[in-house]
Amino acid sequence: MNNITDDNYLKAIYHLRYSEKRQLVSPTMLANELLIKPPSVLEKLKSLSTRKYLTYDKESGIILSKVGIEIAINVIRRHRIWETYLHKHLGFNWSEVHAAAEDLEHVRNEKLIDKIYEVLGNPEFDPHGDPIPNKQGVFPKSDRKLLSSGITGCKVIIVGVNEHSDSFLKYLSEINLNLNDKFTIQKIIEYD
Amino acid sequence: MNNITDDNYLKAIYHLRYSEKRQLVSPTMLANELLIKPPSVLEKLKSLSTRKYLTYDKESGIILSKVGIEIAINVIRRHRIWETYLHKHLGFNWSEVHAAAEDLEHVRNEKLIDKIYEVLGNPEFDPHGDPIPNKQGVFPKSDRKLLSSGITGCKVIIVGVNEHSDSFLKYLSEINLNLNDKFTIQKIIEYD
DNA sequence: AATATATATTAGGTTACCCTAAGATTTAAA
DNA sequence: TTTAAATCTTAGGGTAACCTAATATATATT
Repeated sequence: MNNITDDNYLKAIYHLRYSEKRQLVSPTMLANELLIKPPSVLEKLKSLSTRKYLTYDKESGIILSKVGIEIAINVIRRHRIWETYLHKHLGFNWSEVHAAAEDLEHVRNEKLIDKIYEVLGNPEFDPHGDPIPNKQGVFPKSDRKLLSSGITGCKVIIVGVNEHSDSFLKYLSEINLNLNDKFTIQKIIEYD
Repeated sequence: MNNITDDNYLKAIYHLRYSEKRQLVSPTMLANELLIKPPSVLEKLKSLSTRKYLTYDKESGIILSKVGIEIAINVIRRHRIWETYLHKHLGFNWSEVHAAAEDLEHVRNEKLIDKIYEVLGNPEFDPHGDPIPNKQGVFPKSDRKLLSSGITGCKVIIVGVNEHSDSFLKYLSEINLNLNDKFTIQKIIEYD
């Protein structure tokens, strides 16, 4: 619960770098992600780099250290475990879990997260189909492909979403598309 | 999760005033409770009184407003519901629940607290025997008496503890005394 | 009552985290 | 290549939440 700000910076950097597979993470990108202004980011980067969580220079951008990555993965892990728990054990639907998990991810009590992870049976994916790293920080393998890259006529199973916005999740509910649905691609229509 | 500090001040004031039944709550008492220094308290009191959560003057001490009490009770409610949930559903023992609940009490997601309260069957007491206010902020009645005020030979049921320190809870475990134990008072021995 | 002790309060300082304004440096477009 | 647009960076400010030091005011004790 201490260092919520650290958590959020490291998590955001991790997401930009790895999940969104950007080659380089810049202060402005991070500022946009965190909904704050670039000078605030610059300032915080100094503190984070002093504490060896990352390095930054204009050439290579922001790069998490080993420790920085560990912390980020841990935050993501707690987030996804909570999302799964809220969904499976407390009746939250997949568009509600995220907001609650944004707070719960900062609760560092290890016994708590270990316990709900255990109760869930060490799940590998959260309700959005995102992978949950194990306690050692290792992500499960999966061969997710983008639906939009699929070929008409392919048989597919929906395992997750890349776009997590409320409106998109609601759209999926409206057209009655759920996780683990199996079907055949008939026609690809643009969203938005 | 915002206003964690507000939460902690209001909760501490509530505890000093109502649970510990002090007539008057002073800045120094509050400082001791929160493990900070009096000037910090004075400063914060200004902010809290500007926002109508309390009033303060040397005569009458710190007095929570209606809104202040509401917020405090809500924090306490969340704390005790979480303690109960951790104990009943996640295998925490009564000396472990407090620390985890200190963080969880600040998660304001209403659906979450409503849900776990419901799953627990709207419990009236937490694992320490402390009363859990209902959603309207009303505490259940109970006629707890201090064991030390009991008469030798009385038949009693242990329903709760007033002293929550780790060492005391451990002492109780050592002498094998648990919640809801029924027995007859034989002899009163001082603790500490 | 006089002194000692404790509490209340003011003044001024620190750190974390955010901001705007304004240069400096890139990058992109005309 | 010159201008325009974007990004990076520094400078300076604000607020919240803590602190120490010092003064004022009670409260006790001798």
